[in-house]
Amino acid sequence: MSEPYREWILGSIDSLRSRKARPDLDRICRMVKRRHGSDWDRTRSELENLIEEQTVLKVNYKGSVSYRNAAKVLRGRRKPEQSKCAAKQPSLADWSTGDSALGPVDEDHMEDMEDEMSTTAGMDSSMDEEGDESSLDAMCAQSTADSGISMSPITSSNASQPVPSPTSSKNSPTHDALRQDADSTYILPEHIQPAAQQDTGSVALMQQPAAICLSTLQAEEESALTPDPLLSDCTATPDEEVMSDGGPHAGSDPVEEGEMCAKSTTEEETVNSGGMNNGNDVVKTEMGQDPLLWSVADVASYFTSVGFPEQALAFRTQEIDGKSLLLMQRSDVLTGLSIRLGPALKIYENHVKVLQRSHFQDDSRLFS
DNA sequence: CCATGCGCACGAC
DNA sequence: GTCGTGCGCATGG
Repeated sequence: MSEPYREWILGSIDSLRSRKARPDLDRICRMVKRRHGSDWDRTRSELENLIEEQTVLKVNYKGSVSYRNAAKVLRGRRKPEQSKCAAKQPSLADWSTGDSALGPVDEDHMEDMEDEMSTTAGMDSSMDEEGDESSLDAMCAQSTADSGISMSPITSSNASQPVPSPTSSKNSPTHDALRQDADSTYILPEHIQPAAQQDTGSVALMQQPAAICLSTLQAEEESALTPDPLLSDCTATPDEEVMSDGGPHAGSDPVEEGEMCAKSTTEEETVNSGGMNNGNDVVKTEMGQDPLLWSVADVASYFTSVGFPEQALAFRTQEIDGKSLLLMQRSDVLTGLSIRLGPALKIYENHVKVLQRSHFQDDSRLFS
């Protein structure tokens, strides 16, 4: 998605919230349109993208669909009134297809899923409100899922669980594969939902979580790189745990996975410190090695050195080392570190993304 | 007409 | 009691 839209939409949501108006699709789109002249449909699709990448949470609040700025919804407090509905929900098994993926998930995730359920369940009422918007409405069932789960993914996965072991998923970017991998990372609802529901066409459309997630997130990366590959199941690699940790889209790309596999191992033995190629590499180079080899302290000092001492602390707190850094998604940076949106955006766009890009470019060069 | 401001009620914690 | 949310009404452009 394009940057401006992210800002516009988040800004609109914040604005609506500040004036005590429900940030629903209609209001958000109208505000974006009025303020920036953006096309309504475009706004809507961008919003969907944001939901996909969990920058925006779609929730069902008091019977109607509402949106939240994920960065401003702290896990600590409460989740937009779902608990009550969630309680009535059948069981996760229903929509999760009883998939084992749920097993290893920590409680936070479970909660999130319940939330999602509730939201989904609330579809009925939400339908009325946005009746005409079949697409989004339908999407509710699916993206809603995002709503609850998106909070502090990093935090929860890093802090509360050592990450099981990655599975063998590398065959194809299928939902199944993803679901399996979900075990080893924090679970993204999108990875699970697919199997669960398939209603309308529009829903089906949104049902491609894997693809969407990937495309959405990766698209931003300008497609050049292969961030996800890190999540591969290079089971033989000692890095495996770390590698899979924090990777929401584990195993989404078989090919790249392979590359990554090779790469991580290779790099381990042949410390590749050359081939850096851009501004940030000054520091990077100073550190004398590929980010992949950075320790938590290295990562922290990197961000300190580039002017984000405060945020560096957050990286340290979350125990983000080089591998984790290379695995970070935009949403991880924006919401997983509990740092302010402004610096978070800069950190992601100007550093994380760049490091990932250069890293993977080096990598591909290595294998070309 | 539309955007905005905000009192107030409600539910979660 | 605090806090987040948003309905419904008032106000202003």
